Amino acid sequence: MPELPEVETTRRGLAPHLEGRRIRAVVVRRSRLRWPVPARLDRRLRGATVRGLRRRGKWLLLEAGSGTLLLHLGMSGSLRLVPAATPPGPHDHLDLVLEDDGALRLHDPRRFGAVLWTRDDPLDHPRLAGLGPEPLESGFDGAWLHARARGRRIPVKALLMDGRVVAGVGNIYAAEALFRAGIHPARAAGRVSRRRYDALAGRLREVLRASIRAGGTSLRDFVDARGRPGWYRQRLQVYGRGGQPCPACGTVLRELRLAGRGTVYCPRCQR
DNA sequence: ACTGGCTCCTGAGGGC
DNA sequence: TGCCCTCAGGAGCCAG
Repeated sequence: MPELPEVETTRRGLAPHLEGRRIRAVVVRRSRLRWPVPARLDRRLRGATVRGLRRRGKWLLLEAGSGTLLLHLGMSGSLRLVPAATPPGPHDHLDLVLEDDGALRLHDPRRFGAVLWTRDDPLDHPRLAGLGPEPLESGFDGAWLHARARGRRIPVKALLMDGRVVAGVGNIYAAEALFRAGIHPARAAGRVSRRRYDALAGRLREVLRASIRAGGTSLRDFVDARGRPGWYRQRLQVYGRGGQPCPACGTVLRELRLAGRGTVYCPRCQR
């Protein structure tokens, strides 16, 4: 799925086209996503003006009318702006039709994504309230990671992918940050030094920023608001490169399974 | 409290 | 060509 850089790419592409725009209708073609799409969304949002589009971790917060629409892209989701008359494909589950006859269209073949609604502060919503700090904002650094890792025996990669520890990091960027920091992904989180967590936090931020600049990573599904893929894939050092030589030392990159996820690393560079 | 495993769903790719 | 198996960018939930 879209991890933080892909969601941020989507947000940046959509925001100028949505903010200040009025919603003409909401069309729900398939309401069974990760959770049921709330009933009567059309009644809640028809005629409402989009006040803003924010991001928290991998969630998009579309503020409109009397509340906020919470959007999650799951593993395979994408949001695009299309002419409202464009015939929907089989996995185009929802449209927000805008006053200018454009439509924000949610496409998600695997349906692990979500559309929720709240009238309260969206940051207090149960799905968002427990999220850890944003990795690109203050409040996230090596000291924070080190503190959260204390006494824990889970693989350090699983710690990075735990949204309660840090928001928005998934399988790709966890693997990339660990490679760049020279840390073995299976190492117990509590046995990584403070100094190495400083490096890890720094490398993670670099990788996320560089990916945002490149428009994110497209493996198969991801496209931005205008339907274009992201270009960071060619900058990935280890993700998806098992069996190939390490870009730093030439050793063959190995693959293992951690917390059910494929994990590529360099057995020489990462300890 | 922690941890690992299972689960939701569709589609692509590899092996035979 | 076709069938079957495994795996894929997430993350909530459950049992041990």
